Amino acid sequence: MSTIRDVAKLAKVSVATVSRVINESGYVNVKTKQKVEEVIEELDYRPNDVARSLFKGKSKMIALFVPDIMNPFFPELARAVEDITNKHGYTFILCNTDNDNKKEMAYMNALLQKSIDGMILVSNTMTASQIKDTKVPIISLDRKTRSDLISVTVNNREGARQAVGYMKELGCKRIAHIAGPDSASSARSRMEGYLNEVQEEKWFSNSFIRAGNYSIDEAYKVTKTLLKDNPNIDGIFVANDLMAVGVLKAAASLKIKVPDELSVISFDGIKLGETTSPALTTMAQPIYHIGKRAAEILLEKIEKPGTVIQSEEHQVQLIIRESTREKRLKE
Amino acid sequence: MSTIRDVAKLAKVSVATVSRVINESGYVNVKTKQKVEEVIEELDYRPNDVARSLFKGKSKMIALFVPDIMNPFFPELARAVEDITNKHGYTFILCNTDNDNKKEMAYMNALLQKSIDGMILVSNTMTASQIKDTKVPIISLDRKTRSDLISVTVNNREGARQAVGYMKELGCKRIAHIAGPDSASSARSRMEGYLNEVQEEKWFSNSFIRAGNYSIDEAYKVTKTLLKDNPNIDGIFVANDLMAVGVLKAAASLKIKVPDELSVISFDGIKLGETTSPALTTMAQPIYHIGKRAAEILLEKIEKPGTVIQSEEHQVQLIIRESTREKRLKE
DNA sequence: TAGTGTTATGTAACCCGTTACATAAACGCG
DNA sequence: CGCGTTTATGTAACGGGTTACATAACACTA
Repeated sequence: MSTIRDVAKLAKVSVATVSRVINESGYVNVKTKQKVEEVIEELDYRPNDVARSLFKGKSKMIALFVPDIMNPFFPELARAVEDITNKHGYTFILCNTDNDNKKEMAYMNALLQKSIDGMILVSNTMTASQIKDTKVPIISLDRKTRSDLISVTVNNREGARQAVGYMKELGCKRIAHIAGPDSASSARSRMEGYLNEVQEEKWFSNSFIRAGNYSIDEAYKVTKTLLKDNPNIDGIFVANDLMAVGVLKAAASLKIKVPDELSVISFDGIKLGETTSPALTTMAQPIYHIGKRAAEILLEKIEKPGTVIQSEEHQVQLIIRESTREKRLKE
Repeated sequence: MSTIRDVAKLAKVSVATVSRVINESGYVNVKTKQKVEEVIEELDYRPNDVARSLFKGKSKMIALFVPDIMNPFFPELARAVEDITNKHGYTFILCNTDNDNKKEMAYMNALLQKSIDGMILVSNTMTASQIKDTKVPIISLDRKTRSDLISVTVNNREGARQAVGYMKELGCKRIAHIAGPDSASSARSRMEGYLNEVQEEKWFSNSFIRAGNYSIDEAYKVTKTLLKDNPNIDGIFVANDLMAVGVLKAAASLKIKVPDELSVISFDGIKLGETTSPALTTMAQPIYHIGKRAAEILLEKIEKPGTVIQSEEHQVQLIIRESTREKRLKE
């Protein structure tokens, strides 16, 4: 690999001049510039980014923290962030945290030592004190952490309320909820929205709520006991699509017909929900869009440190597919 | 951020001594070491990895190139590679190439400028000449590129043969094939395996083969015309699970019952195949395992440049679910 | 013509670790 | 006691860029 000094020598100029040519900064005579560019071509010279980073204290790298890229919600987010940051010349680092605060902190420290320029977190566990002395821009995505990070989220509470409201419109009389992990703000908000809609109903009972952890298997288990304990349930609002797959399986194993005997509505709008049978009715998030926005905001913070930036809350949208019963005009 | 010189000054030693303490190299007196460690603690000193990288010419970063992380085959691969490399102290970079050779080369050049230590490619398009002068270790994963890269793959031809063989055992008499993109070596091998099994059959016709591109939508389209043109087809071997979802949809839209009227078998063994209805019978790859092996081999090449390393071909395994008909002892 | 501004280029310090090499004290042994 | 070895520590070059500052030629203006 040739260096800037090799180029300078061959072009019979100083390294400063070569640097000016590369960066199109300062004054360089047209003929000199041409000569330097010829030599760069000849030597196939590429500036060493590490040396640049060292001097500038910036690396042109950003990181995305997700619990687990194997959870189908995250690839779309990751893709969005990678698309945007790549377009701006940044390198994209992916970190799987398993919701483990130790892992998160280990990644964070390692990345700071590499002069990372910014991070986007999908995290529950990060606390304010853990990031308060970090001067690197950080954005929270999908969830709100216990800190004052700028966040890009969706309107979980209202979305949940609408989902449950829709089931009520359909004529469901006993609507249960498979909740997400209490540690996730998104899960708590969705539960709130559910409670908003059902708490005042005479039929409502706390035993209609079961805790899941956003995974298929756990949802399968808790739904089975839920439905055994409460055979009269005719609707379930599931905190995410992935768990809804478990719910569908549980219903099938109990020979409960969806949607005829049981309506299922969930949240997220991942592709997977189109392929189940019945296909999932769901409150869809603009997943790619929020990932994109988080990346855009992060880059804004990195490149124009002054500008004031606000958190964003995006809208969700009901997608009616097959897991909810048809609306009956008359009962 | 404090530097090694700050530490040296406060501990009243030279930077070389501090460096020795950090790296546990060379001779350092026990008391000196203690003193230095105290100062490091006090200043919360963390060595700057960029400076290290510059001197060493290594970055402790590796990259994985995939066509698109949103394709459900790749997250598991990515997770495996990230798990292994992270455990060894490497930072994991993800690149979505969209099978675009231009994008691949752009990523590659950018990463080389960052002193990347190694790369794992899931690529069709990379040619030998494009990587021949790269001194950085590169492994090909899932596919074989047109080059002499070491690769970690599965036995696609034989797996396909077995899949088709299994359908014949089930009594299928006319087996079609939805193929993957001809540019992918995996797709070509699977087609070969299919041909091996069916070419000699009297019923075989070239019109039984339709080209897909490993995506749901395209598979849906071509399957529809396939089944309309050839109503007597009673089995389809689909080159990957994702396309099988499209096949299932096409069959459903034509009111063809799977598996009663049509058996469907595919390839990959992604989680998605468990959630469709009917669940997919498939030739499962050890996805996480091959990702893990690719990462392990890469690290071996990075850390012990001398050792000779061989390509690996792993075995696939038939997983019988619901999309293939029951075996009948007698017809 | 002195003074100011613009253009052009070079020198060397700087970013922050690592390590080759130099120096020197302490130790072991014949 | 003298010499080789082990232990301990420091100095300074190095990796490969960037940029503040110095210098100088030249144009233009008062």
